[in-house]
Amino acid sequence: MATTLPRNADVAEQLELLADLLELEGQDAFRVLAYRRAATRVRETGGSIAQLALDGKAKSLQGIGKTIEEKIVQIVEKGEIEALTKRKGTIPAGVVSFMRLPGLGPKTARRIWQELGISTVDELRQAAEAQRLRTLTGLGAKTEENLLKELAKTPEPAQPQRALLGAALPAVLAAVEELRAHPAAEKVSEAGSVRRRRETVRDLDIIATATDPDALTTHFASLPWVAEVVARGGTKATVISYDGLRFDLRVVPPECYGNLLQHFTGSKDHNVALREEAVRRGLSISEYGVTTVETGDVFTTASEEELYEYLGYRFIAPELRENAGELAAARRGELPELIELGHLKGDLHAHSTWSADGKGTIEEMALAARARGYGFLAITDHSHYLRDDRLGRQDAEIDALNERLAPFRLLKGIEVNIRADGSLDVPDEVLAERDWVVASIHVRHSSNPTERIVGAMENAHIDCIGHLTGRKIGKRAPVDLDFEHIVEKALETGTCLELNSQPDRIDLRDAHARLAGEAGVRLVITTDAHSVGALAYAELGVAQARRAWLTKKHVLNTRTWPQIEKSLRR
DNA sequence: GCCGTTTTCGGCCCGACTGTTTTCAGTCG
Repeated sequence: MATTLPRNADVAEQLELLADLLELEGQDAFRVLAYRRAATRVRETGGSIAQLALDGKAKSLQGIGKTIEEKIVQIVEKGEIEALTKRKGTIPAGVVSFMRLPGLGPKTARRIWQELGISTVDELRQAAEAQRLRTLTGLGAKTEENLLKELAKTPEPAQPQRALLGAALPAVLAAVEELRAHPAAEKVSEAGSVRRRRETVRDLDIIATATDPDALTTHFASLPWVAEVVARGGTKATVISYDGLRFDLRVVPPECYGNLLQHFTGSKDHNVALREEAVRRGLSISEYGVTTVETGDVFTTASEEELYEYLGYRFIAPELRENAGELAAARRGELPELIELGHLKGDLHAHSTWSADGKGTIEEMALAARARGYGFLAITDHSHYLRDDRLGRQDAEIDALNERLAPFRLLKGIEVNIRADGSLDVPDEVLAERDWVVASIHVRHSSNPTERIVGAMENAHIDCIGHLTGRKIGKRAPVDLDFEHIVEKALETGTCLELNSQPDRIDLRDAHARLAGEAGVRLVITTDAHSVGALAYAELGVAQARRAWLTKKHVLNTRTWPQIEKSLRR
């Protein structure tokens, strides 16, 4: 049974730990790197890596070869990689945690352990206090001081919470606009993970060129929403906003703006892979330019498009820059034409005041949807609030609105609950009358989720499965699903999978949405809006869809309602 | 350990910063 297989995250964790231990042993750095790369690849794979390894197909993934595939099989069969079990016996767990302290790497951690016999964090603190670390060559008073400072921090080094894209994106786009409005500014763009539209981000990077860099950083540091200026120089400023977001502005020379924007957009893995390919062709890439090694000629450009072109690639949208096959596709000219916000013709999951937590009336929601240029909006209030005669009364309200708002169309939808036993909380004869039915799990999330979802798909009245994994980013982990099985059933039954755009859900995750799209599952991008403002979350869902390589044709609600209706199973 | 439009062997991104050094190793992003 697939449910007994280890999760990708668990496999990745073992590979990562093995890399740590090999590094502490002083093994070849490239071998260590290979394990780390494999761990990243596993983490970002949508399907079950354990199943792939059992089938002998994990090798087809970039960065995973015969040896690591065998080690993944070991995890399935024995619960742990043998080499890992062996090393856990010889290297104390405390030494691994040394390595995680800022400024302490594997080399130093190993020497402290081997040469001073220190193997716990407590012993490390005592040794630093007793000034024993400085007896090692290469370590001095400063190292001891920094280390003690690190160790004095709160016992649980509460790592800076990553912000949701839903909070960060509007903030950074507003900041970019404010900077562009300044007379000293020339080009301004967001960069980093927020430009790649990752679901969560840490720092918000902005890259700019300016006629007067100092004037621009000064302006930036004095914007009204800035709570704290962490640092400000002639070409760089770091500030923290009142809502706790950290912004980095870098003003760069205009002639290599393209090189720098590309560099600071990342991802790191994308850039490393880009540079490795370049090395094979006698080029050396840095943030300052592309050097032809033989001649020493340096290519700089103000345009990121020109940079990719110079290197022999089609322009790669920032959302794709994760070293997940985009470089090969760009070289062959086979990148997908990614979906855009403007392609959406309507929203298929929205709530109204008929749900207790809905903030907008049906009319308000309809008008807001129409104002966005949509042709339709499905009102999918929770089944729980539509008992007795309420569904009929809601339908009458929708009928009246449809007469007034035509050709705009409100759909009579519903969001039914998939109960813990897998049954639906609305009878089939009621579902049969609805225009659009979303089925979602809201209770007992982790109790047989795959079986419950697959069961719901088998009901021909269900059009779509809502927020599949039930995750709340940073609060509730996604449920453990057999995603391949769900994809299979979605294809067989024609059920859609929702890409829910709520900022803390963004559910499906990118790797899963990509897998589903490649398999041919019909996807819908919905907002699950509980207020008129929330309809704008569609931008987040589209961003995630782009990260999943999805095009207009993968997403059902890029079509008009009559086109969609014709394609539904009934 | 992985990988291949110059390689199945011999490579494996690049630069900034820090602390310790008198020219560099380790760490970080």
